[in-house]
Formats: sequence, structure tokens, C-alpha cells
Amino acid sequence: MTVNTDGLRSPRARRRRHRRGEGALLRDEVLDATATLLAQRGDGREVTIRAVADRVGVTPPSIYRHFTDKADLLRAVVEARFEHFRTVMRAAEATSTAPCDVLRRRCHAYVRYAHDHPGHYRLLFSAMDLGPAPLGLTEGREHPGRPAFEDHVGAVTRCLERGKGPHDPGSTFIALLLWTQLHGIADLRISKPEMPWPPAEDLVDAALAALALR
Amino acid sequence: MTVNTDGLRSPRARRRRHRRGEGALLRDEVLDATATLLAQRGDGREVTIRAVADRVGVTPPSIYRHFTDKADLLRAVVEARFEHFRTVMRAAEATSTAPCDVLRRRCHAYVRYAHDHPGHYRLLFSAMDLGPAPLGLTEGREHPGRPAFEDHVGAVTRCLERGKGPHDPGSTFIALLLWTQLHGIADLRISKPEMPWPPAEDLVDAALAALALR
DNA sequence: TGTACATCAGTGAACGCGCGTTCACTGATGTAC
DNA sequence: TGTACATCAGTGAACGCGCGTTCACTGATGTAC
Repeated sequence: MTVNTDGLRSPRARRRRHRRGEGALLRDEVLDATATLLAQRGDGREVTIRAVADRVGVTPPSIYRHFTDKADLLRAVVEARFEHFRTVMRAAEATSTAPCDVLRRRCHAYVRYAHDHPGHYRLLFSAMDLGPAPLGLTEGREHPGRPAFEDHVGAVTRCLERGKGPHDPGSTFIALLLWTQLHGIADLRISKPEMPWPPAEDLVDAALAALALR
Repeated sequence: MTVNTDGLRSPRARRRRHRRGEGALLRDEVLDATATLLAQRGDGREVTIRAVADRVGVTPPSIYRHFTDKADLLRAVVEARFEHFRTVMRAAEATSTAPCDVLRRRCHAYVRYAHDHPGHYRLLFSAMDLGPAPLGLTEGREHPGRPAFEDHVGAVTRCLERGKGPHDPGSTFIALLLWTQLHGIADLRISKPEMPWPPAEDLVDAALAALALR
């Protein structure tokens, strides 16, 4: 949404429309625009079809050529963002091969992601619905966050196994406990920015040490 | 909001209006109705002036005799709910005097509160704004959650001091770390109910053990 | 005890707004001949 | 190479809705005399 000095919405510069056969390109532009509007703190209810259309430089009805309704659009954004989140987590592992170092890098990346993209973080981990529709669970299909969660459990398991026996049946429990800890750090920093927070890295490292994951 | 079998809103039974001089009673009824509407998962944007009025059995303009606008109403609810939350925490300590037992009871009560009143929990610890206005920090006045936070830091400090020297300068750090852990447990259970969560008590006890708070 | 009146709790109707969505359309562009 | 036409990306105007809020009002009730 372009806002001029009077605070009024002004139309974006008229864009060239796509050539015939390239209409599908708009779909990605709409997804990107929605993600951008979502990036700063907020949830699905703050993002309107009109604002998305305005940002893309198109009129609202155009959106409906690619998404059946608003819930469909937001669901697509959630899926794309979960994929992006997983990519960021994996990239954070860098070239490290030591299991506990890999885990530590992932944990730091987790809270950094929430800090850098609070709107997206909330959409993935805090939003309970998409306004009209329930989030995530596209009935029948698996939850879009499942792969990322499995990566997490795997990373915790490998760190726990270092030196121990083959498989610890309690590693899922530890993985969940660590996840809730990371979520708490990430989420409260977003919702209570006025608190005297120590550096997120320190909290994460203290948590890993407490859980014997270092 | 009363909903009949067709899902349509139907007017509440007409209530007797308050006697002259007792108009202020409506204020409390409005606060209660707003809190009730907020109790189930949701945030301030889901609660409308009209729904509150309907629940009280009064017309929307009546609300404005007691609150200047919607943000003012929600701010009052936040304050009342923070007080109630603090009362619940203190009551949970029961008659126990052992510092770490007191802390443990408080932690269990924390996640139980979130489970029992997800909407209120989110309003206090997860909501970032009240729709129109920013939440909490009524400029100049102290944050309404401050007393409860200080109770928490105190409980952690007393548990840490058991046996140790007089005052641990890192007890605020530990208190924040524990709080984020509790928030993560409480909040993710609300937003991700489809996950295979172990009993909240087990997660809390494991967290306390990890932080050497038992 | 009776009555006029000021007070005050609450009403009813309306406002302007932004929303999601629908519908008939326009006009540029690629293709067939 | 030129032209008629089908296709398809995107438009413009409108809809019905629920919202927060305003405003002039009504009518029950307590009080003064």
C-alpha cells in the first residue's frame, strides 16, 4: 500500500499487464505481496484483499483469478512461509557436522527468524486461524510445518545420541521441551518488547546448557 | 451473544434497567461480558461493541456512557484480567512455605490458567494491540502485568537462594528464562493443539529440574 | 400525602467506512488462414 | 504479409454486511415543595 504524505492511499504506478499465457505470474506476485504485508507484526486479519491488490498494482477482483478466496490465499502463504522457514533453518546449520553445534546454530537461527520476521513467525507458530478458515491443517493433507518439526526432532536426537546408546525414546519429549523454550523466547520478545530482555543468544545458550544439549 | 438454532443472533431477554444512581453497575456488567467473550481463544478484534452490548442485554450506545471507546474498554479488561491472573497465581501457592514448592505450584497454575482461559491468556501475554490502540502501556502508568512479574521473580529468587548466598544477581535472568519456558508450553498448546503434547505438568517439572529449581 | 420536575439510564435510528466478493465488461495479444 | 478472430489478463462498478460511533430522544425514578 502506497501512502502519500497526507496518509491517503494512492494508486501504484500502473503496471504493464502480463502477456497472454503468463497470467500465472501474477499468482507469485500476489503471494509475495501478501507475505510482505504479513512480515511486520500482525496476523491474517490485518491483511486485506484490497491492500494486497493495491501493493501488486492490480484491482481486487484480479486476485480471484488465482485464489478462490482469502483463506485460500493465506493458506498458500502459510505453506510458502513454512518452506522458507525450513530453508532458513537448514542453511543455518552451515557446514558444521558436530550434532550439538548443528542444533545450537538452528536454535539461534530460530529466534533470529522470529526477530527478523515477527509477522511471519506469528503466522506460522502463533496464529490460530486465518480469519475465515482454520489455519494449516488442509484436511487430509499433512500439516505444512511437519517437515520442519521433524528436522528439529532429528537435530535434537542426534545431539542427545552423541556418546549415548542408539536411540533415546525420550528425545521427542526433549525436542518438544526445547521447542517450547525457543517459542517462548521468540514470542515474548515480540509481544513484550518493553521488557528488559537479555540477548536472545544468552537465553538460548542457557536453555541448551540446562537441557544438557551442548 | 445468544444464538438460536438457525445460528442467528437473537435479542437477550429485556433486562430491567438500573435504578437512578446505580448506572455505574452497568460498567462492571460490561467488563464481565467482554471478559466472557474474550475467554475462549481469540483476541480483541473478535470482540465487537455490538456483541458485548448484546450479551449484557443493552444497546451499543449504552457502552459509551462508561467507556470512551473500544480501546478504553479493552484496556480496562486487560487490567482486571491481570489482577485476576495474579490472584490465581497467589492462590496456587496454597499454604506451602517451601520456596521451591511454592514456585512449582505457581508454574503449574500458570499453564493451567492458559489452558482454562486461552483467550484471556493470549490477551495478557500474546496480544500486541487492542485493534485500535496499543495494549498495556497506558502512557505514564506502569504496566498492568508488572506486579505479577515481580511475584514471579521473587518466587524464583527465593527458590534459588535456598542454601546459597543471600542474593543471586542472575536470578532475574533465570526468572526470565523460566517465564519464556512456561509461555512456550502454554502458548504452543493453544496454537498447535494437534501436536502430540505430553502432559503439561511433565514439561513443567522437566523444565524446573533442568534449571535446578527443585 | 400529592404533584411537578430535574435527573439520568438507556434507546432507536442513522452515519460513513472498509471489507470480501460478484459480474459483466474491455482491450491487448497471439494465432489461423 | 495482412487481417479476422478467439483468448485471456485484468477492470470498474456495485452488492450486502457488520463495524464503531453519534445524536436526539424517551421514560422511569427519585426529590423538592
